[in-house]
Amino acid sequence: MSDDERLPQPAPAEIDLVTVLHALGDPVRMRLLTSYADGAEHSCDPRHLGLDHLHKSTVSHHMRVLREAGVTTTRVAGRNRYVSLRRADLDARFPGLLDALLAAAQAPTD
Amino acid sequence: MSDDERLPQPAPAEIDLVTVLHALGDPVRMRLLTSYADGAEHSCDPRHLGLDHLHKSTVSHHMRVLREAGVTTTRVAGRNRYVSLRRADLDARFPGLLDALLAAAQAPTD
DNA sequence: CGGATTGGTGGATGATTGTCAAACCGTCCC
DNA sequence: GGGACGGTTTGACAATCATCCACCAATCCG
Repeated sequence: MSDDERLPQPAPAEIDLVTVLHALGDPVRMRLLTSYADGAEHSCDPRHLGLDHLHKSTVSHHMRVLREAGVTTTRVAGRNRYVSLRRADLDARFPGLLDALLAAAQAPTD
Repeated sequence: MSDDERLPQPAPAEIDLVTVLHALGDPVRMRLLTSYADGAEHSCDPRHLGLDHLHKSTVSHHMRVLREAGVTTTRVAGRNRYVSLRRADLDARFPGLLDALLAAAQAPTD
């Protein structure tokens, strides 16, 4: 499982706050984050993510941005990729930030 | 003081998380945020903000983005503008977020 | 093998953005 | 009135970005 190959991602200490915020300052990527909040691994298929309206290459692009910002990690197994939150790394580097973000994402839109 | 005119800004309930994160996903605006963290009012002069390298119109643009996102408020008094954090509004709408962000901004860059 | 599945790459395109420069505007004050 | 001051607006420009499309690559399975 977790000893499969992983796509390139920044080391925990290299995760940059502004880069993370820039990554999350997009509605699609914010939606991906909330999908990943369950801690589970997720496939890249737009249909599994409520993103039917987007081309698969667009979703691929957004997932790359999240991964390169250090928000997610991607495990490669066969022809599937399993994306999940780097919760431990984020919590260690920016204590309380992820929880506050996920809670804020629930705030009513009005 | 606080009954002076204020530049247009979103109502507390209209503050949008993604818009806030997008606003803060820029190094200059993140630096402004940390400057405003003291809760005090600040002038717009780049030289008072450690932004000597930027044109005053560029700083004006960044401050507008922050204000329109709901991060800051701008009080107009005579020919001066006094910018400050909307801490109460942000704390009410996104509990813990601002504190986590300001703490995260202190994390070593490595 | 050969087709289907899963997902990424590269190019193109239109929109947004960060920056500067110059002109502008209201206010203060001599 | 007429500068000087503090900021904003507008325009220009290059860079970045989100999106789509067509094609590609690796893997799985019958």
